[in-house]
Amino acid sequence: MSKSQYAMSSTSSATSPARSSSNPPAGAKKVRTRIAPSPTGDPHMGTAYIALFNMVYAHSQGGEFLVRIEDTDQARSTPESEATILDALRWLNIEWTEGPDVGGPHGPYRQSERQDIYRGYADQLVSQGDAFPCFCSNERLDEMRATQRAEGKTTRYDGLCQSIAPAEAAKQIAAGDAHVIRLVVPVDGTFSFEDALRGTIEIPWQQVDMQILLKSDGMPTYHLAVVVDDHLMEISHVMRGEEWINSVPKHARLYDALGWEMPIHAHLPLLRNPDSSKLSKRKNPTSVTYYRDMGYLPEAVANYLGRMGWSMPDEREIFSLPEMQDAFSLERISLGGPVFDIDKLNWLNGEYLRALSEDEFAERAIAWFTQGNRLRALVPLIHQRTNRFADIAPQVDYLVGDRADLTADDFDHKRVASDQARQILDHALRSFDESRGWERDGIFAICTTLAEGLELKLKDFLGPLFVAIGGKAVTLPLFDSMALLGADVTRMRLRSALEALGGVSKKETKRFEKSWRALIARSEAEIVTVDKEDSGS
RNA sequence: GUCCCCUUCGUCUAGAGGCCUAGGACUCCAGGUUUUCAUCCUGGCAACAGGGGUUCGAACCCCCUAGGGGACGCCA
Repeated sequence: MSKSQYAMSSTSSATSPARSSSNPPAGAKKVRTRIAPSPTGDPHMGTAYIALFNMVYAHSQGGEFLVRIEDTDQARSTPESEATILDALRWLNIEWTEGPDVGGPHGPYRQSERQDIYRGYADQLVSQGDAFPCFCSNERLDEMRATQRAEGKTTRYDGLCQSIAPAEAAKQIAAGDAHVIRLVVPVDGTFSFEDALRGTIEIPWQQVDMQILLKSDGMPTYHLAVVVDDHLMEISHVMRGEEWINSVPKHARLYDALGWEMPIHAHLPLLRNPDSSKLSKRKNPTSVTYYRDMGYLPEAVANYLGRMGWSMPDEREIFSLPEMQDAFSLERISLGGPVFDIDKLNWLNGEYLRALSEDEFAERAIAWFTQGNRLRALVPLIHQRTNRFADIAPQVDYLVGDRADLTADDFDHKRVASDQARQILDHALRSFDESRGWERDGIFAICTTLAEGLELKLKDFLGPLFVAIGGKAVTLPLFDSMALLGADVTRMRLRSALEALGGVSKKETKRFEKSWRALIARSEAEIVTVDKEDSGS
């Protein structure tokens, strides 16, 4: 297979007018876009951002926008996460006409419910010779990648199982050997496609891995599922984060092998942290629910997101979603990754708040105070501690709104020195970053583990955390407080407390990371020993 | 390390060869209105990453370098 063959076949499928403006040519396919979140955590701002642009673009073209749930990761996907993500999108006034909750003619809209469909196409690909079963163990793959990396090469499957005769492979599969299905990719030449925002992009096939299409649990990977679903759901434009650019060759290969036309692709820039890395919960509140809980208005957040990488033709800063839709065009998208700037969002939100009438303001403020029954949830914490209702507000101030700003002095008087306080905050932050759930008991377990590991009394360990969370040495119970505040607010307060204590130097970061890792490893080892003892008795 | 993407004030951006002495917004600073604060008003600081081309002319086109980001998973 020659270079030109591939370049041509894949380019020709994506030749539609790049950066074309408002009116689609007569008789053109209906514009259909989608957001395809993976329900593995909190609703991420990046998801909302991409969703917004997909919806706005589709609507600006008189097209349709839909939601599909990419829950092929059995271990991490949860229904709760799916529900909060859909809630968050709705909160932002992002609307879809097809999706897992509203149904539609192209369903089901949950990939876990479409398993048979993928299986069929995987079989087809294998029988066509475009894919093959692979029996390699993780150990072998790890070793292979380590070697490749050491040699300075891109890691890539070496094709070992490709040479197994189909009959032999069938025998192994019949015998129940664990296997995956891998995609065959060209060994040389260059792939090229037209990105609607970036023009021609070329990627050498050498760089493209023989991607797994079907996992050993029978679920498809993203790559198979996305191509199959986008085709079956008649998606005309794939607008997604630029992190996907390197996957386009695989997807194009699949479209080609299945005889399908590839949708137009537009890779949007990624939202960034202030240090310009990709927006992450480690460094920033990334959950849409955080912004809801902090009292941002959905229209302000949507407006702000619309200003990320896009501008109104008249440079207006403040605009509604319908106004954005009317003025929208792809060519006004700028490609530099925009930094998510909370200061500017705060200003914008203030503009929206000030523009409200007093009645509207009152109504929305009350709705915010009482949202999700949060005041009721505080009652168990304050009930026994309250003599007069007037005592309530001072007790819960840090739970209902921001806590006081901190200085290093606020951490004095504690039994732990400032260095140790920093270590406590740092280690707590690291453990919270890794933890999946966010309930009182889980938080408690994390803290006891860390306190033991640092050989501190729990009470002393918790001292700096009380200050970091509540802004004072005495607050309502800490674990309940953190649970109520949510993971993003908790992390944010810990980070800001660390700043108040002078920040953590590069050197110290390294030291902390080392000590935290050692501590976690030790505690895990203990758990294993305990388990053994238990089972022995 | 390999490949890909990106590059205008600290941040979000305008700018598609002469309209640029580079405009707006946020932040910050100064002044004014206001009993404080906030709002509001006025003003100020502040950028075309560097180097080569192309052109009568380059922030805009091309090349190189640098910097930033991303990808390299049986995660998406």
